[in-house]
Parts: sequence; structure tokens; C-alpha cells
Amino acid sequence: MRHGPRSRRRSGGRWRVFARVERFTEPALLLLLRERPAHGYDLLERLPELTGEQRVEMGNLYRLLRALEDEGLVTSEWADGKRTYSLSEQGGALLDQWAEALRRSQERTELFLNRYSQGR
Amino acid sequence: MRHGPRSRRRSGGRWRVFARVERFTEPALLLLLRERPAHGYDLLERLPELTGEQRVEMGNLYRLLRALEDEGLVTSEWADGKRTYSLSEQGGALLDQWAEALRRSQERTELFLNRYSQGR
DNA sequence: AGTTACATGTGTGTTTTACATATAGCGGAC
DNA sequence: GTCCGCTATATGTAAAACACACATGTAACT
Repeated sequence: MRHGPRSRRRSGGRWRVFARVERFTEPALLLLLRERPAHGYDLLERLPELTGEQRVEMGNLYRLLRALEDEGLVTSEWADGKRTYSLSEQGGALLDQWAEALRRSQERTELFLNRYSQGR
Repeated sequence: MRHGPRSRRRSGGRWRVFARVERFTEPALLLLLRERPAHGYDLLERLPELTGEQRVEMGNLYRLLRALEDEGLVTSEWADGKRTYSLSEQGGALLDQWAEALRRSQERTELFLNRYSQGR
């Protein structure tokens, strides 16, 4: 069966230009968890506030959560039929790194946009 | 043979956090070509100014250039053992879309960073 | 009993990026 | 005159990131 980012397609046949930051779900997740512990479905609903996307792929979200836990960046506890995640100290440190990287990304993008505006 | 983003690895074993914009090489390329026509190797040397990376993968760059040409976003002419690319009208329109998308990306990232700073 | 919402996952295809390598001309070092 | 580095353009392919389909179970509501 053929798959593809159908939802990102535009009329012209090319992809919709979204200018997404690579792996942005990860820092978004870490930030939400720093604000308060939460379970997967909860995060699924709150992530779009940060990502700007209509919805986040739940499959990838749960996989990401378990990967983060494997790396010791979040911890989890099972209770009442749901798994509640919390940010670990290491996870907080990674979030700090993400914030710094995103600041540098802002600078690069600003440079780009300034250079773009000059030629208009 | 095992591969991976070795150059992006950090000491801890995790990836280096770079917060790169997806497919950013494309708009960077289009912007450089709007400023003046150029050939692949020239672009290869000038791209890091915009991308912030030390080097751009030349293999993917040449593939991208031909893909853009196939889509009518750039045109090219062969002369003196090198192929010189120019931005087409459609390519300029795509660049405009990228600029708009990058502005929205800036807003999302700013939102993220503000929310991040509040909890510090 | 059937539908919807909550909640957590697996399987797998597609796209993008990273890395290795091939080819060829050209100019200087030796 | 050939070895080396630089310019210049590519192909092949592995790994990572992302999108989509689907499975499973509880609880609520109608």
C-alpha cells in the first residue's frame, strides 16, 4: 500500500511548507512535563499548543516517551490504567540544551529572513 | 556497515541538539540563487553562512538541485565544465512561501522559549 | 448492543539526512 | 611525469525521522 505525507500535500503536488524544527516534539514534551507530570493521552492533547500542528502522531509519541524513559530523561509510574510521566533531572538538563539550541536556531532564521527581506 | 549521525553525537552518547529546521537546505539554496546564479560547488561553500552547519552534504545538495530543476523551481545551463543554476519564477514563489513559514516557525519557537523561561 | 471518548501501544511504509565512494579536469610540487 | 590537492558533479545506500494504519482494552452514554 502506498503511503506518504498526504496531509501535507498542497494543490500543486508539492509538500506543504511548514518549516518545522526537527524532533520538536521532544522539547515540547519535556517542557510540558516540567510544568507538571502527565500521561500520554494528556500530552497528546496539549502538545499542539506548542507544536502548532493540528495533532501529534500518537504512535510516535508513545514510542518517544518510552525512548526517553530508556535514556533516563523521564520516569513513569503506572496507576489507574494509565502511565504518568515525570521529568527527571537529566531530562531537565536536556530541555535546557534544547532551549539554547532553539535560541541559536532563532538567530539563524532571523539572519535568513533579514537577508531574504533585503532582496525583495 | 553501521552508520549514524556520528558527527552529531555528544559525549553522553546522545545526539547533539541542533534544533535544525526540516529541509532548511532548500530555502537557503533558493535564497542564494535569488541573489545570483551559481553552480553547485559554489553553493556548497556559501550554504554554511545560512545553515550554521560546518558543511552541507554535497551528495544531497546535487540531488536537491536536480529535483528542484525537475519541478521547474530552478533552471540550469552547462558551460565550462560546470552547471550554473538560476532561480525560476516558481522558485521565487516557493522561496516566498518558505519565508512566510519560517516567520510562523519563529513565532512558535518564541512561544516555546517564553513558556520555557517562565518556569526557570 | 452500538457508538464515542479515553488510553496505550505495534507494524510498517515514506521521506529526509548522513556517510561512503566514484569520476574527471586542472595546477603545482617534487 | 606522476603524485597530490582542489574544483566539480554525481551515485549508492544505511540510518534516522516522520506518517499512517491498525490492535487492544476500559468506561461512559444513549
